[in-house]
Amino acid sequence: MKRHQVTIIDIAKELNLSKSTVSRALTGHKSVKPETRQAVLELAEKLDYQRNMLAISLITKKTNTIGIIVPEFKSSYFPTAIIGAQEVASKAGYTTVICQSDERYETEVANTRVMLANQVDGVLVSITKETLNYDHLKIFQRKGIPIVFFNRVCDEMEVPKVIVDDYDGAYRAVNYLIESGRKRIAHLAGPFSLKISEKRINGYKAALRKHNVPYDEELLISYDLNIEKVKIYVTHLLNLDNPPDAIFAVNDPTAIEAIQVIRKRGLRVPEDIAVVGFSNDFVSGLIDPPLTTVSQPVREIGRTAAQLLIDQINREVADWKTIIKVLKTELVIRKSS
Amino acid sequence: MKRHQVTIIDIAKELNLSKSTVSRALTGHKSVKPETRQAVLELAEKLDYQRNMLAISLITKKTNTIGIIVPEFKSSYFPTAIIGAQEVASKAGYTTVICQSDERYETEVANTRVMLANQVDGVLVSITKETLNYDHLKIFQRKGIPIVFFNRVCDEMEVPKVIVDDYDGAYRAVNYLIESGRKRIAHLAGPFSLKISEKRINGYKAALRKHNVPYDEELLISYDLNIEKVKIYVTHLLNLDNPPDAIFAVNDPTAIEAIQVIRKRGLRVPEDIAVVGFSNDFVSGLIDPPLTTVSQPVREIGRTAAQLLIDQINREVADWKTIIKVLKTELVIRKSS
DNA sequence: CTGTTAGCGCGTTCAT
DNA sequence: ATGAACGCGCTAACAG
Repeated sequence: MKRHQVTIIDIAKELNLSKSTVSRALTGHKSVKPETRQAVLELAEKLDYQRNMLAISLITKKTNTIGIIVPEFKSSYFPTAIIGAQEVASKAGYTTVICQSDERYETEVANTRVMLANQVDGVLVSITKETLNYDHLKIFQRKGIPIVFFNRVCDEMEVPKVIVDDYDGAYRAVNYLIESGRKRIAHLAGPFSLKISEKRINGYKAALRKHNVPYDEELLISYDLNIEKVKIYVTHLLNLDNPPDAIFAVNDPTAIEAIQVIRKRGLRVPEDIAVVGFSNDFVSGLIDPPLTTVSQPVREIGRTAAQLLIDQINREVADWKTIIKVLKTELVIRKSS
Repeated sequence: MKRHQVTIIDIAKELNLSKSTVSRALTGHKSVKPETRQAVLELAEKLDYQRNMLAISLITKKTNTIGIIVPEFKSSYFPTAIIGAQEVASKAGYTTVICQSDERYETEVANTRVMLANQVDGVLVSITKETLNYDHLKIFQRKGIPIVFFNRVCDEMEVPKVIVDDYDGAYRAVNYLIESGRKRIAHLAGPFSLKISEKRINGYKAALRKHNVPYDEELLISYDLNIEKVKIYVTHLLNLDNPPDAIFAVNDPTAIEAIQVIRKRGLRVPEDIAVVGFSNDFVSGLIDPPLTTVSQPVREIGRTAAQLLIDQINREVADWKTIIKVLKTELVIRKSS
C-alpha cells in the first residue's frame, strides 16, 4: 500500500533544476530553454512520470471531469447514450465518471454526493423513475456546477435538456396502428412521475382523437417499468371482455415482454395482436417477430447532451442557457404490427 | 466559471473554531464535544458543504476510486460485468471510473493515462483485441497500483485474473453438436491475439478429437470480431464443396449475425445448419430461433474481479496474490441447434 | 477536548 | 531563462 509516486521534485533534483522550471517544461511553457525542456521530458518519460491531476485540480479548481448519472444499464439505451457523450467529452479533454442509480432515488442522491465530492466540472443526468424531489440536483446549480438532463428530465429546473419528441413518436406509432386497421389499441405506459410517460400518453390519446377512436380508460395502464409486472398487465388486457387488438408499449423491453406473454397464451403477433415498442433497442430487430418501434437517435442524444454541458462549463454562470433540444424520432416498421 | 466552494475554514470562522476541530467533527472523531460536533454538522448541512475529496486524496494518497477499462459497450456483456463490479465496489466505499477503449489500442493507452493521472487505487481491465504490447498496463504494477484482469486477460502479467473455463465451454458446445448428429462443424473463432479465442479453439478441437471427427482447417475461421465480416465468412463456408452442418461461434453477436446470413441464403436454422453461440447475451433467448449458447455468469465475473481488486488494494505490494479465478459456464440449449 | 504547525504535489506570482 | 515563496483544502502530527 505504500507506493512511491514520481514527482516533479524527483526530476528537479535529478536534473539540478528548480521545481518551477520542471513544471514549466512539463506544461509546455515557452520560457524554457529547449535543451532543458528536452531533458525534463526525457526523464519524465523514463520515470513514467504522470502529472498528479489531484494536485492540479486542487489549484486550478477544474478537474476536467464530467459526471454522468443514469438510472440503469439493462437496455442498450444508456450505454449507447454514454458512448455518444464520451465521444464528445474525451475529444474536449474531459474524463467521465459514470454512476448508475439502479432506478433508486437513494442511490441517485448518493451518486450526486460522489460527483460533488469529486468536484466534477459538470453533470449529465437522467433521473430514476422514483425521483420526485430534486433538491440533490439543485445543489449543483447553487454551487455553479452546470447540469444537463437527457431523456428523463426534471421539469422544475431551468437547465439545458436533450429529449426526443415523445409526443410525436407516440402519435405516429398509434396513428400507424389505426391506419393499418387496428380498432382497440392499448397503451402500456410508464409511471406518471416521468415526463416521457406523460408525453407518450398524450401522443397516444391525440392519435386516437384524430381518428375518432374513443379513448377507453381500461386500455391505458401506467406501470413502474418493473418488467416482471408486464405479465400481469398483459394478461389482464387479454382477459377483458373486449380485449385490445394492438398494444403500444412505452419502451422496447416492455413490448418484448408483452410479446412473450401474448404468445404463451397461444395468440399470434401480429395477427391477433399487434405490438409496437419505443426506442429501437439493439435487440428489437433480432427478436421474433422483429419489433415495430419508434427509433430514437440515442448516440446523438448523448453527444448533444455532452456538447451542451461543455458549452455551459465554458460559460460564466450568468450566461447559462436553458436550451431544450428536441431530437426527431422515426417509426421503424417491422413484423410485429 | 468562478464558483465559491464552501470550505472548512468558512464554517470554522462562522463558529469561532479552529479548522482542525471542524475537520475532526466532520470526520467523526470521538474527541469533539457533542455540542460542537452538532453545531458543525448543522452548519455544514445548511451550507451544502461537501468535503473536497481532491484535497483529502492528495494527503491520504488514496482516492477510493477504482478504474475499469473495457473494450466495448456493444453487447450486454461489459455493462453487466460493470454492474457486478460496481455492486461490490460501492459497498466497499469505492467510486468507479469507467473508460471504454472502443477496441482500439491507442484509446486503451490513453485510458491508462487517465487512470494514472487520477490516481486510481486500482484498475480492472479487459483488453482490446488489438492489444499486443502491455507496457502501458505494466506501469500500474511498477507504481504499486494493483490491476486485475477479467474476460480478456494478459498472459504475460502475473496478476489476479477472472475468467471462465472457455476451453470447457467450447468443448461442451461442440460435444453437444456432435452428439446430436452433426458431422461437419465449423468454428467462427475470434482473433488469435485473445486468449479466449485460443482456448475456445482448443475446446473445439478437443471435442472433435474425442469423437474421432477429423479436424478440417477449412472449417476454422479466425476473425477480428468486426461483425460486418461475418457475412463474408459464413457465405464462404456455405459455398464450400462440402459445407458445414453446424457453426459454433466465438460469441453471441457472431452467432446471431451468422443466423441472419444463413437465412438470407434460404437455408433453415437448425434444420440445415445448427448455430451455437457463447456468452448468453441478453438478446439470445429472444431472437428467432432462440440461440443455443454457452452461458457465463457475467455479473458474478464483475463482482469477483472487483473483490479481488479490493483485496489487492488492502494488501501490501509484497503480499500481492496472483489468483486466477475460473468460473463455470453452462450450456443453454435452445432452438438454434 | 481544542488549537498550532507542517506538509500532500503542483501552478503561479514575483523576483532575479 | 530560472528560482523562491506562496497557497489550493485538507489531514496529521504535536502541543497543550
